Amino acid sequence: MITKTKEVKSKVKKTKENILDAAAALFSKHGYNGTALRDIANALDMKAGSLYYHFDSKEQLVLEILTLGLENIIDTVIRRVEELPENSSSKEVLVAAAKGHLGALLEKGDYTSTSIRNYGQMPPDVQEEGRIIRDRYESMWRKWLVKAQQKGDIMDSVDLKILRLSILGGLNRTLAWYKPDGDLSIDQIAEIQVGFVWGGIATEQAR
Amino acid sequence: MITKTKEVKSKVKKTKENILDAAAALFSKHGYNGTALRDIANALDMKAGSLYYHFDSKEQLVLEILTLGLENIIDTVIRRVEELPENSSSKEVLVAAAKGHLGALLEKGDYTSTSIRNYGQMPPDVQEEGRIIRDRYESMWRKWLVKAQQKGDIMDSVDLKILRLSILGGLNRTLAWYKPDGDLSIDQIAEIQVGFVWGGIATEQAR
DNA sequence: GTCTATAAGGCGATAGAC
DNA sequence: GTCTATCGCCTTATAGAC
Repeated sequence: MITKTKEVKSKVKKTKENILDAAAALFSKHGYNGTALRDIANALDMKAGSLYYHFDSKEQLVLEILTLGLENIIDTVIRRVEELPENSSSKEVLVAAAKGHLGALLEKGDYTSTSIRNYGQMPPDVQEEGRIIRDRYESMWRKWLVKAQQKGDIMDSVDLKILRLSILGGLNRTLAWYKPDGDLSIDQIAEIQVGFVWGGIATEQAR
Repeated sequence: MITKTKEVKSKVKKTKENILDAAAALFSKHGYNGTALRDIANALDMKAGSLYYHFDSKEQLVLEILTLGLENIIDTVIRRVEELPENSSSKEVLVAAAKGHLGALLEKGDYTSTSIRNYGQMPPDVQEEGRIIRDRYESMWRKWLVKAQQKGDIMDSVDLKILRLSILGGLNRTLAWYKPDGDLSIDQIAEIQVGFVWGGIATEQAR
């Protein structure tokens, strides 16, 4: 029956999801090489060999996590920017993008921090795939920044490449200190950080 | 004789330095768990067992790298700030600190990026030592920022904790893209990045 | 789908020759 | 100081029972 088939299918899918979640949590904490398949299986009260019913190899497992993490950032950022009214200001676009970036980063934290932090220790093929997706993502930011500068909203003297890398570096660093129970929301933190570079931090007397 | 002793001593010391250099380069590239003692020895045309004449364990080796990397940042930053004239502006202090930070980061890149990137995968004891040194370092920045705000040079509305983490996040990100043969010097990159947050990037019309 | 058992190889570390 | 040789453990991955 269709119902039975669906039930079985969704159960397998759920197990696979659980494996991905547990693996992402461990990879992000102890690194790719620092996490054994035994550890992942253990976290789910399974045995290491059982994982091979769901994944062909450790490499394929981490590739899936990396892809999910990065694609999730891209999707979230695009959605947040598209939700804006047509005639939004340059600053509003950047703030929306930053909110999307930080939101995806912190809410799917295990996936994204695995993608961001443990880059160099992953197998070469996985690194290559990550590089491709990340390039696609960074070109979105490049586009927004160029547009803002062309509209005359960002000073001509500003080096957009350094700006982009600096902003994303600051946002990514949030992963290292953000606590969900703090008194600032994710959106607020994103807005504050973009605000720093947009308007500056110095008083009139000090500029 | 004294001369002989000195010669022998300095040769051992040199070998130890070479091991540290090779290990730092490999750790920073492939991570702590992704680098085998065989790999390190191989890079120096030695055998793995020989390393144990110079180090008690892999853990002690990485601890030494971590300590050297972080202490080097602290020393460089302090020196750059102390070289400033007495009555330097708040911005000049932050720029000098950023130049020191970035200079140490990029010139001793293998040591510092080992310290910064591969944190989570290191043995717990090594992590603890790193945390202590890093806290000491971050409190230096905290001090400079508080002083600048008290002098009225940084707006009262600015959250100094987020500012500090954001600035250092942006600077650290430089490790991922800086090429020594680019057209910007390390000092220039530091100055540009501090300039972003100090004065802002937006034109008058867009603020 | 998950288990047990095990293969095949890599790892950190040690002992003793030179 | 560096070598060779080796120990014991851990790793990924596979085979076959259930």
